Amino acid sequence: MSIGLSEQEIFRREAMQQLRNLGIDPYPPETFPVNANAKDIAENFEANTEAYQDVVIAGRIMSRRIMGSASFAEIQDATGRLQIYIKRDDISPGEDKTMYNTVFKKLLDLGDFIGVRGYVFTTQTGEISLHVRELTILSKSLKPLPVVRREEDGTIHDAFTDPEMRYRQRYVDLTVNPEFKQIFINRSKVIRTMQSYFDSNGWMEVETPILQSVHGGAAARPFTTHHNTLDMPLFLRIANELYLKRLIVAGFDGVYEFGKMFRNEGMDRTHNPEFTSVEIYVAYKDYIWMMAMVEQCLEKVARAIHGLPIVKFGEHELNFAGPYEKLSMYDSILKYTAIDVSAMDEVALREVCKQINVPVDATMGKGKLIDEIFSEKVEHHLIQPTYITDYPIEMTPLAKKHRSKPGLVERFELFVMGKEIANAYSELNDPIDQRERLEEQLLLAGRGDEEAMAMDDDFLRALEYGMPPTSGLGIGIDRLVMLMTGQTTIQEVLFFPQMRAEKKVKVVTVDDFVNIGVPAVWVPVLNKMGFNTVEELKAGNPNKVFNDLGGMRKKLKLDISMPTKDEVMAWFV
RNA sequence: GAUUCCGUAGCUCAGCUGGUAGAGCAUAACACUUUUAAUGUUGGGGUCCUGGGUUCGAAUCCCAGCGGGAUCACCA
Repeated sequence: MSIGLSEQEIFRREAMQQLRNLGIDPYPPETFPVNANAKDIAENFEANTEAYQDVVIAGRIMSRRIMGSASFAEIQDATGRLQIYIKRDDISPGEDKTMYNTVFKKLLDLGDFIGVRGYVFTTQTGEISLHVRELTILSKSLKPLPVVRREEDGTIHDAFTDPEMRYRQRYVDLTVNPEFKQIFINRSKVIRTMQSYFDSNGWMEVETPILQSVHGGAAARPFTTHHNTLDMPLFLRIANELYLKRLIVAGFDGVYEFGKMFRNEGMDRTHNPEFTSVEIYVAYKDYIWMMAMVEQCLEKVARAIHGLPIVKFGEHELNFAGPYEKLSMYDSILKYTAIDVSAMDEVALREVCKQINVPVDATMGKGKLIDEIFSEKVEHHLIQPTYITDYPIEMTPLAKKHRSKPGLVERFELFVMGKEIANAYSELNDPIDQRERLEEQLLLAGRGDEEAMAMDDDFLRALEYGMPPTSGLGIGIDRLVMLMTGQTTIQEVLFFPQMRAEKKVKVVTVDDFVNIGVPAVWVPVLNKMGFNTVEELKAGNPNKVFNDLGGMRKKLKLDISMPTKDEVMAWFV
């Protein structure tokens, strides 16, 4: 018997072996011809009882109520649960009642996958159920699932809620907490809705490199790696912006990419080291045009999930139907602090920060100071979708200078629930201006700013060939999905959020012990005594081990022959 | 990174001022032909996260570590 298994796991392995002994494959290879699902039966049976007289469905056993020669069980498939009714003489029609008495009652467990064929009926208590005629084992489950019980009124008993276990073992989470599957179904819907909207406008979905030799397009610290054959460092992309712009140079009028970005920074409930974004670039457009596009797009997304442009989030009702409120960055600060910063220089801004208790440090320039005031005093007020426009040029090296306001760029960010979810520019396509702005970033990098953008000579070369006027947009998909599904942590919208590495349990094999002369039957006993590795055993006192083995043999009523003292002493040589 | 809380059976959790480790569900055995958290009776199941320390004695007190949550900071 294996080491370290709980009693329940041992029982399940024994049951699996007994199935094999009965000639039943616990993991059969054949296609199982399912012709219905739980949701379909629950919704349509009553209107059309005739159609459900020969139903085949499959799923996990999630509960069992055995009463002598008849039983009820619930099976759960991808769509929900269905009660099944199993009568001994139906699944074991002849003299041999093994199928019911042994296979169903003894050898099946909660969590096993089975397939059943039969007819649908309504029980005396009014529950739509499947009367089983044939039962097929599809996959034996060797580890017990947590049992979560739900009552009609929604009360949940023994809920499986430990976030660590839920995220590390998402397969268990979604099995026993199937309501969380809806978040991921909606996530998929968000992405598909956006894709089909973009496609319907003739914009093309593309893929660009994830491994990049220059990490550009955003301000963030990258993950670094190394290519052996080329013997060169590579970075996991922090953004794909510069590649998509190259494709606009290449002559595509509209390109977009959904994909993972990687940033080697902190993790919390709104940040995961890898996250999904969409970026889209459309030629001959500007950021004003882009605002209308975003409004249309997000309204479609909200409707796809909720049927309405209204999304409930906590106590708020967010309205994604445009047009959204528009405020310039300076006006937003004026609105929420009554201070006009538009004409202030760095010294004056510093004084303002001091007055209104916004913490600053000496390295901050004008752009950064304004950004601090905005984050501190404005952001959290922006609950309904709101565009903040026209940012100071210092912090935005890839956006075009404002057509009429010196010192600003043509940029907007969309805020909802106090969080930024989209960022867009009239893209900078003047190659000389672009080179100067990236050179300023190099100066910042020289001063120790780890997030300053790197120079990308190939990108500049592309711009020199000429890029049409273009508007670009980036949306953080994870945060958008959080908004659309009412979640407050990014982990809830990621199937497999990043976690610290699980503590490695030292793997011991029986062979290690057998190799030093311990009979295999005694290995579990040694484990029980606390010797989980050969090293631990050798560090023990041989005489005590010998005595204790005898004691364990008696205590556990083991019917195995005792090794001689000399044999035991030999283990320690 | 800081603060704080948590880690006990397969799951959810109790365990007081330190004194032989508990409950419900799950699980095993028996009974039971329409149950609904099925029921009744009887069992088994524990590295009390890890390592030190204090103590005659530690799940409990102290220290360190590991893992997780929350809040804050950082980070578009």
